Amino acid sequence: MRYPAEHKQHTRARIVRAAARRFRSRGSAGAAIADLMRDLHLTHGGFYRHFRSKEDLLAEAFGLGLQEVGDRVVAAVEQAPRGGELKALIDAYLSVEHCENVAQGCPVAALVSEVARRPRAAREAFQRALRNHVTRMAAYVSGATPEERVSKAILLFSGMAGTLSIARATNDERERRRVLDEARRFYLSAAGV
Amino acid sequence: MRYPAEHKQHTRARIVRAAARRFRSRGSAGAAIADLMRDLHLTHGGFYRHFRSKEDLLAEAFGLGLQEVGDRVVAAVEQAPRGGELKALIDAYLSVEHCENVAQGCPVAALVSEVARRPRAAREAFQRALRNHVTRMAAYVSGATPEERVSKAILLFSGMAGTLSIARATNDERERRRVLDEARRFYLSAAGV
DNA sequence: TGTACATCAGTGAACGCGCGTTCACTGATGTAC
DNA sequence: TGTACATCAGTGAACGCGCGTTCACTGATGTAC
Repeated sequence: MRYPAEHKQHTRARIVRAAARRFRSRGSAGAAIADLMRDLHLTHGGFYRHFRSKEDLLAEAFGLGLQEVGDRVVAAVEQAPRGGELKALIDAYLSVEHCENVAQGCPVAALVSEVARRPRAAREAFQRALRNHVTRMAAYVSGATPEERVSKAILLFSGMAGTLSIARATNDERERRRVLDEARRFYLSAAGV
Repeated sequence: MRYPAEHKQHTRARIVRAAARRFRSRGSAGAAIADLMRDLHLTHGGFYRHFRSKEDLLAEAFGLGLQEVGDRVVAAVEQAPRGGELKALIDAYLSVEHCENVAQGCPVAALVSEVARRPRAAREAFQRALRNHVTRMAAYVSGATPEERVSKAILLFSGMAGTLSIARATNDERERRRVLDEARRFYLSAAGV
């Protein structure tokens, strides 16, 4: 059947959104196209009207996820009192909620180790997304020059992502909270300079 | 054919060693049992005389990999001048060689995001390995109590692992080296206190 | 205004492949007698 | 000392399943005349 003009774009966006969630919670190998489409009450065949391959979708979903995480962090930061921006950023990223909510959380923390193994083209897309995110975050980090702030933001961000991943792999809830707790202090003092 | 007494243990050890390398460089999904066994000039059927499942092997290979990384770091630290232990540890972990050598490098950096998605039993094995490693590393970290040193070691280690992962996902070599460079300074000043 | 045709998002069967796991079998050596 | 049997690491065919991708088809709506 023929669909109204913007229908296709709308479906495409729905696919990316669902994928962003599925990839984060199950990983690339664990997220099947057919399941994804079924979530949207569609069948798998139609997928290829929107994307050339699963790989392409992964790259795009990664970008969307990181964008959303950035939005959420920025929202938290905007609410912070003057001078407390960095603390708000760190607290938001290393919050228990973020740790528990993999599906809506940072795609870097959820997918880093996989990203490094993807084909070069895909890695380039990830890097664009990453660079964009880090540039946004750099606004809240101290440093003499913009480059210095971006550098620091990369370190802060990649470090926190690593710690968040470890926390997620930890079974014991108390231990998990303790790591997050201490990490918040650690990164605040490390990046606060 | 019947094999000499210690033959079985020896084969088993070879499998774990090969697996540790393969899992790190290709990820769990990318490392097939048959390929692994072929590397050792064996056939896939024999695998199940040694392990109950691929999952079991992954857990054990992860442990071995982390043990080896620990050994290498300790070796580097032992060569350091008195007072320079922490710097030596950080420099070794965030070295260009470690970054380039995924197959022999830190399994946490190579597999974190996958670990969090494995069944609980597997995660427990990972945590034992991790706890053991972190306890070893704690010896070189400052802190009033042993617990404080262990906590700091976790943060240092998970942060560096995250940064290493990000560096590995980075295509541009200069950018990659720059991140490692700055990370060495960042973590030294962050954990040196 | 009505009719024939084109379009194209979505359908669902089918293809092909990789892979974890199972299983009947092999055959050199150890053990029982 | 010689013989029959047991053992068990390793073999390789086969099973079963999941999944990415392809493809002929559908059918409501838009367009040309």
